[in-house]
Amino acid sequence: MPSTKVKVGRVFHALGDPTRRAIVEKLSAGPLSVSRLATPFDITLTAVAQHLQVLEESGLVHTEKVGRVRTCRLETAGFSILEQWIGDRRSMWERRLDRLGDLLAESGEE
Amino acid sequence: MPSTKVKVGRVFHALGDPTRRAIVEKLSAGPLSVSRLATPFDITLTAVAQHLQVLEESGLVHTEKVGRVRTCRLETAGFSILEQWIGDRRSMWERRLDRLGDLLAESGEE
DNA sequence: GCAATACTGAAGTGACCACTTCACTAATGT
DNA sequence: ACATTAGTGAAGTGGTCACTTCAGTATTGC
Repeated sequence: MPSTKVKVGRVFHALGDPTRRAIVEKLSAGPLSVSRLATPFDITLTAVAQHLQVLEESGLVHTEKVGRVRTCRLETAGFSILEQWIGDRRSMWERRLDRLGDLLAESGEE
Repeated sequence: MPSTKVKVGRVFHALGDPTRRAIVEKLSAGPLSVSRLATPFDITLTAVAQHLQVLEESGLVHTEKVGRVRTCRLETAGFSILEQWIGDRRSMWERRLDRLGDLLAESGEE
């Protein structure tokens, strides 16, 4: 499945920005509207909206507009992709260390 | 400890680039010299060296120069910071859902 | 010693990114 | 109906980023 591979880059890129991480942090306490989300930051509402778009495209945040207010909540998809990627690297890394350990044990038992 | 917080951004930023992820992927199979690492990519050795510097500063890669050849291997530090950050968000998220579940159960039990 | 190898440093370039301003639409409160 | 609130769209700007070229320095093989 190439769909996961395409997205990892987006997730990493999204979380590379401190403001976007702060947004995620705030949202992990519960859903919020765009303007409520924007108040603590000293940047424009527009800027926050742009960040939210990036977060949404990377599957970290889901937003839904009802009436004139858009409510934002965290989404698991982006995080899953992230954890999967890290898990894959980790298992590859550990498998390698295992083989290395085998080799060392082998060379020592003669 | 603010030191971890300062670094998370660097790690995310480092892994936001596809070439750097490919480098990490190659290194997860075992240590490599800079030039051996560079051959599969159609970018300059210089560019690869720059990527390696970013990866090293983010604690994902450790390099050591012996003679004229610099050997690169993966480092756990960057990955740990990453996993810790995700774990923190996850636990905060799950704690919230638990509280939400409690509230729903409470309102339903009258 | 000399040539090839394996990088390193500095400076430049074009693309992308975060952020802004301004103008606009749509829903809501009174 | 009218003002306020909540967000959207487009266009511009400054800074950062990936990448290049070119010139230079150690190290190694012959």
